[in-house]
This record gives sequence, structure tokens and C-alpha cells, in this order.
Amino acid sequence: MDRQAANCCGARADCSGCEARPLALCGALDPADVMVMSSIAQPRKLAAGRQLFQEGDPADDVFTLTEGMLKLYKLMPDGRRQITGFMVPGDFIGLAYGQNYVYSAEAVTATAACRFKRSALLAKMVEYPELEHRLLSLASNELAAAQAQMLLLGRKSARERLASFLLGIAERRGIAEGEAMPLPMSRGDIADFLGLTIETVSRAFTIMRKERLIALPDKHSVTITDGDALRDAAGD
Amino acid sequence: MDRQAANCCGARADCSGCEARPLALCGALDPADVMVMSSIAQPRKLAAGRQLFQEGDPADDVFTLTEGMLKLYKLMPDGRRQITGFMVPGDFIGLAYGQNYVYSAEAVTATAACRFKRSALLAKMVEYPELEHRLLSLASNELAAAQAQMLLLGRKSARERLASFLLGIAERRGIAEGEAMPLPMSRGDIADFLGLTIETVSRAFTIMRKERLIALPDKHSVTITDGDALRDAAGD
DNA sequence: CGTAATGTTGACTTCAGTCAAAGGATGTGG
DNA sequence: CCACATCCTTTGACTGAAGTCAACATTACG
Repeated sequence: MDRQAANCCGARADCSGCEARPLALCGALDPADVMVMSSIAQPRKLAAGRQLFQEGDPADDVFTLTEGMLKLYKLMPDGRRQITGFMVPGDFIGLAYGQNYVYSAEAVTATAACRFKRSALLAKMVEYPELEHRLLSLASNELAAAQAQMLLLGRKSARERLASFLLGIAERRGIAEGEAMPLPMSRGDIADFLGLTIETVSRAFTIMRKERLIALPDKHSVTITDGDALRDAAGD
Repeated sequence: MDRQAANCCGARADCSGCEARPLALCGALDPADVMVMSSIAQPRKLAAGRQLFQEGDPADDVFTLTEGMLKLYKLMPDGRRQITGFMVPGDFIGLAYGQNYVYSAEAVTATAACRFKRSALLAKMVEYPELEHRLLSLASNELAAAQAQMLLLGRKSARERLASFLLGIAERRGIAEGEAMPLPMSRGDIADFLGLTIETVSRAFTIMRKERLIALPDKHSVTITDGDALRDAAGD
């Protein structure tokens, strides 16, 4: 895969401790930003299911995801969980907080991330306003995504939620109708992202499969077989 | 009221067309920022129920709210509505977008806002990195609030939603137990913010009133009479 | 002061949740 | 390589919280 081709540290000398992080995966960040940041980066690897940090931990670090997938979530005291987003390579984690993290982050698949001291990032932002500018634009996009998710959670039916979810992933990853799309998270994760139960998610998958809107080659892949009908089912 | 005491333009000469905007209400912005921005500000007044902009409009302007309350919302084609936030003086509106607004903004009460050309704001941000820094911190806070709202919409019961809503407002506005709290929005607005129906909101109000968690002096005021029990009811 | 808009309450319905069981996949150790 | 254990997913039967529909009460406003 060409995702492994380039190292985001480039050939720069100041890349202490920052190993094999594909440049393309630094995503929304400019190559220039990546070089700025690589000087303060520390690599971090996580196996699936391990936590990067927990809600309430002191928020000393921020991260960029370079490989794999992370889920961000909030928990209620009785264990109810709401996943607020699935992060993919290029995404920034830990932007939004004060003293402590306000959500937990856990690896969905094996994951590689770059860790930065929050204080070092702040210093870099003063030095390179362009970096801050790009972080603001990232935060704005996340905010727009959060608002779309609020509409989904507050007003859509189970069927509409699942359809919107699948279309959203396909769009983000640029996957066309008829093409198999990886779905690394479990049904439980999907349920907690969509504000549903596992059973309701499973039933909705089955119904859409029987209606030939989608195909399910296996439990961690989907193919959108009728995009128009799926967009219809999404409600907007 | 001392809210009218100061003008956010201060005594500066370059305050073209920017009338009576109370400094204190520019809220999260520094006095310094306000002066930076006042040179490019245009005032805007809105009666209750009027729209500031609609989803899909070209996003040429950004705003700071100086008086009153705005609701931001998204609509589905069939009219279902999700209110994503109520904005109060000091809040920034229009941060998160590309070419077009991705939500609509409508006045809940009579409202005054400062309008800025997006392009002018961008220019000012280059000139004054501190301004951009503060906008990033505002966006981060909004993102955290959006995540809390996702938990509410995805995982809380009607009762928990209303309790969380009331506690959130009381905290934001620094209103103590036993003190009357203004609730300018309609039951319909509350329902569309909490992902419920008007009837369910009304019933939840009635139940909590009968349980003496709250008092309802009139339809646009609430008093939290038992904060501990209300926090209990909020679920977290 | 009368009319329209907003809010409350009640009766009934429905969609998604709960509980339960069985089917499949994955992995470990004998 | 197979037997067993565990975990995840699917399916079915039933329940319940919130939605819908309808009537009435209250408020706001021209």
C-alpha cells in the first residue's frame, strides 16, 4: 500500500523518536505543518481495544492519528456510552479541552499516533500561525460534523441513522457504489455511535440487505449496491 | 442595567457604523480583540422570530451576538428540526463552514449582533494571531458542548434530558438554586433541542414540578428548587 | 376583548429496547 | 487437526418510553 510510502518527518534531522509515520496520512495538515510538528513528536502504538486516554485524565498531550482507527466516547456512571466520532489518519485528537480530557479515546484497530506535549504545540502555534489556522479549520469541520450528528441522534429513525452512517463513511473515504467498504468497528460500536442498541443495528442491516440497498460480504465490510435508494433512506 | 454601560468600540475613531454594543457582552473576546474587530464591524438588529441566515446561504459573514438569544438549527426536507444550540451574548456565529452556512440562525428574542465580512475577519486574524487563538479556544469549547449534547441525544431519557438542559443553563448563566431563571425559548424550541416532542417536554416539566425539583413561576421562567435531586435526575 | 398561538393533559399507538436463545466466527490447547 | 470455549452477531417474542392524535386551557397580542 502506498500509505506506507512516505514518512511525515521527511528527511529532516530533528525528527527525534518519530518513526515511520506516512506523510499522506497526516491528512489535513500541510507538509509544512508536519515538519514543524515532527520536531516535538513522540510516536505511540496501540493494539485494538487499548485506550489512548480516559475522560478525566490530565490533558497534557495532543495527538495526530497516523494509522488505524480510534473511537472517542463519553460514558455515563451506569455504563451507557455515546461514541462521538471515529478518528482516521490525519485527524487531530485532544484539541477540545481545558485541564482534563472530556472524553475517552480507544483503538478500534491497531493504531499509530504521534503524541505532542500540549505546551509544545502551543509554543509552535505562536511561532507558526499557519498551524493554528489549520487547527481552527479542522475544529470547524468537526463542529459541522457534530451538528450533523446531533440531527441524526435527535431526529432520525434507526433506518435513517444507519443509512446516513454508511453514506457518511463512503463519502469520507471516497468509496463508490458497488465497491466494498471496510467497517472495522463492531456492531456495538456502531450502536453506541448511532444512539441505538446492537439488536436494532443488526436488524436495520438485515432489512437493508434484504431490500438490496447494501450487501454484506462479511461482518466488517459493506457494499452500497443502490446509492440512490440509500440516500433516500437517509432522509436528507 | 449595566449591560448598556460600555460600548465595545470604546472611544476608538474607526468604529464606523458600530453602535451601542456593550463591551461586557463581547464575552469570550478580549477587549483588545473587540477593538481589532470593531473597525470592520457592522451592526445588525433582529426581532424575535426573524432569521439571521439560512442553511445554504453563501457564508460571507460571521457574527458576534451582543444582545438577546439566537437558536441555530438544521432542518430535514420533511420539516423535522434539530436545534444545535442557543447562542447568548459573547458567542461567535458562523465559525464553522466552508462556502455556505450549514445551519440556520433565528432570533429567539429581540437580538443585536455585530456582523463582520468573513474576508475581513480572515485578514484580521493574520494581523492579530491572538484573535485566531481565541477563536480556536471558542471552537474547542463548542465542540466539547456538542459532544455532551450527543451523549444527551443518543443515550438519555426524556427526564434526564430536561434535567441536564436546565442544569446546563443555570450553570452557564451562574444562576443559583432558588433563583428564577429566564427561559426565553418556547416548549417547541426546547423539544427540538432535546430531540423530543412538545408533549413529552411539557409532561417532563409537570412531573418535575410535582416532585418539587423545580418551580415554574410562568412559562418562560424556571426555578431550581432541589439542585441535588435535579443533578440526580440528569444522570451524570 | 377576541382570536390565534402556545402549552397541558389524556388516550392510544408505535418504534426501538429488553430479554432470551441460537447461530457463526475466532482462537487456544490438547 | 480437532474440540471446546468465548465472543460477536442475528433473530424472535414481548415490553415500554416516547410519539401521535385530540381536546382543552392558557397566554399573548392586535
